[in-house]
Amino acid sequence: MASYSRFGEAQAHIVQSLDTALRARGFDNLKSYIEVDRPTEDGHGDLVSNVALKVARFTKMAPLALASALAADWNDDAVVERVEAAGPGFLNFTLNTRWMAEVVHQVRAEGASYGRTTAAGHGDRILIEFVSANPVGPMVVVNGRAAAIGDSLARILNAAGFTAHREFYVNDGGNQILKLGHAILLRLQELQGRDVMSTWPDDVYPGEYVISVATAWRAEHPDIVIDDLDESSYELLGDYGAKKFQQQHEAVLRGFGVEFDRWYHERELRQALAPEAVIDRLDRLGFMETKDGARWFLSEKFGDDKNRVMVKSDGTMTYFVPDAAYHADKFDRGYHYVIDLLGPDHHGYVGRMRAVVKALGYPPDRLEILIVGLVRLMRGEELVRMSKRKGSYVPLEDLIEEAGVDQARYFFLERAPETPMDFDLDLAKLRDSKNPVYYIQYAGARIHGILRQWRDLGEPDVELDLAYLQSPHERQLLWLLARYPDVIVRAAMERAPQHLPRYLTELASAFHGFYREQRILEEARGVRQARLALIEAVLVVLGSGLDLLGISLPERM
RNA sequence: GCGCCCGUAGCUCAGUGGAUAGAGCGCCUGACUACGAAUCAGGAGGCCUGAGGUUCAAAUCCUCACGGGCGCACCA
Repeated sequence: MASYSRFGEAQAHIVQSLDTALRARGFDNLKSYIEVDRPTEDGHGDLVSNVALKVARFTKMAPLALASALAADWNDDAVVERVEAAGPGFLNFTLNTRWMAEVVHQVRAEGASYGRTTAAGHGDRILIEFVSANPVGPMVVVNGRAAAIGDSLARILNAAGFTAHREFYVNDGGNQILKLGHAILLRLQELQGRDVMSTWPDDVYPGEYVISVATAWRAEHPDIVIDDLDESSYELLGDYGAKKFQQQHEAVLRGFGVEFDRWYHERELRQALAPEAVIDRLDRLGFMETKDGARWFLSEKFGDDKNRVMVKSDGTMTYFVPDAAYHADKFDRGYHYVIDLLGPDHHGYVGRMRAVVKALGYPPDRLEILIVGLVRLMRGEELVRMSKRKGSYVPLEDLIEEAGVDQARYFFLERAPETPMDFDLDLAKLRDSKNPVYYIQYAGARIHGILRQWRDLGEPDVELDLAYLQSPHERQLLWLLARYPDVIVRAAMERAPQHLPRYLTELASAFHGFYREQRILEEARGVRQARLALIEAVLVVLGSGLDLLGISLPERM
C-alpha cells in the first residue's frame, strides 16, 4: 500500500509490525488480512486494527486473546506510544505525539503544495467532460452543480497526481440549431411588430431569452430585410445564436471559477467526417444492421437494453453518432480515463455509450459515467417550479449572483454527486452562521487575525520546539493535518469531492475548539511559538482544501 | 412493464464489512469588560423503509418487496 502522508506511514508501519508479530507466533502469510484504519469514534486510540478478528479462523485463537497477546508483545517505538486490546478483539494504537507533531514542519516546508502527490495518479491522463449545456439557451441550476463538481474533481485529480483536462462539448450541430434559428427568426418578426405568439409552433423554443439574441442580431445586421428571411436562414441564425449562447456560458462559468481546457464542437467532428467513420468502423466489425430502412447499431450485444438507430430512414444521423465519435476521439487522444458528468435526465444514455465504447474496442471500464443528481430549488419551504419549455426557470447566473460563488459551490460540493438535493436559496444567501461555508472561512479569518497581531507585536521568533504540542486539542489538529493528503487521494480515487467539505468542517471544528480552550499569544515564548506554527499549518491546509473546492479563504470577514 | 439513481435524527445530508450509527440546521441549557461569540461546552431527538440471506461481525454485500425520482424516440 502506498502511503501519501504521515497518516499513511503510520498505517504502513503498524501493518508491518503486526505482520512480523504474527510470523513470530508462527502465522505466516496473513499480511493481506491486516487492516489498520481510523477508529469510528473517540476513545479508541488514533488507529485501530481488526486483524485479530479477521484471522481468528486461521489461528484458532479467540480474537480478544490474540489481540491481548499481540498488545503484550508490542515493543513501543518512535511511532506508536501505546497499544491496547479492546472490545471483541480490536487493537487500539495511540501514536507518539512527538512523532505526529513533525507534520507541522512538513506543512510549513511544503506550503500550498502540502497534500499534493504524484504517487496516486502516476500522471495518468483523465479527460473530464461536464456541463456541455446545449447552446440554445441559458444554463440552469443543475448545470451549476455539474460545473462545481466537474471543476473541483479536476482540481482534486490534479492534486492527486493525475493529469486532468476539462472539456465542454458544444452541441452545435443538428436539428436543435435549426430550431433555435427558427425561434430567432420568429423573434425578429416579433420585433417588427408581427404577432407570432398566437401561431408559435410547439417544437420551437418559446423562452424569452431568445429575444435578446434577436435584438443583438438585428443591431449587427441593420441592412437585412427581415421579411426576406425564410426557413433557409434558420441555419445562419441558429449558428449565430449558438455562438452567443456559448459566449454566455463561458462568461457565466468563468465567473463561477470554472475554466475549460477545451470547448469541443460537434461541428469539428462533423467536418472531419468522424461520425461517418464510426459507422464504418462498426459496420466493418459486423455490428451494424439495416432494418425498416434505417441503420441500427447492435448495442444489445454489448449490454444495452435495445439496439440503437444511427442512420434514420431519411438518411440523416441521430445525435448518438457524433457523441459516439466524440468518445472514440477522447480515447484516441490517449486518455487513460474518460469521465462524463451527465444530467439527471440522461440515465438512458449510459448503456448505449458504454456499448459503443466497448464495440469499438476501447476498455469499457475506463469510461466512467457519473449521473449528477436532480437539484430542486427551494426558497425556504417553497419549491421553485421550473420548466424550461415554458421558459419559467432560474438561470444559473441568477443563482450564482443571489447565493454567491463560495456558497453555491459549497452547497453543490458537500453532497455526493449522484444524490438528489434541495438547494435552499434562502439558506445559501444568508450571510451568517447558519451557512456552513462561513464556519470554515471563519476559522481561517481567526488565524489570520492572530497572525496579524503577532506581527504587530514585533517580537522575535524563538526556536521552534514542537514538543510543546501535547494537549488533546493539539493532538487532534496534528492528526487531521497528517490525514489531509489521504483525504485528497481518496476523493480523487472515488471521484467523490464531498470528502473535502467534510474534512474541512472537521478541521475548522477542531481549530475552533482549540482556540476557545487554549491561548496562544498570551503564552510563554516556547508554547506560543509552537502554537503559532500549528495554526499556520492549519491555515495552509484550510486554504489548500478550499482552493480545491474553488472557494475563497478571506483574511477578514 | 423494463433500466438507472435515491430511501439514515423533525429538516438537509455524511458514513471505508467492525465496538455505543455521525454532522449541520431546528429545539432546550450554559459560556464574552473578548488572541474576533460568524464561536465554544452540554442536552433531547434513530426498529439506518421492510423481509430474507452471506459473515465471527451488515446502514454498508446479495435477493425480493415497498416508497420517491429520472430515463425507456428513426428528438437533441
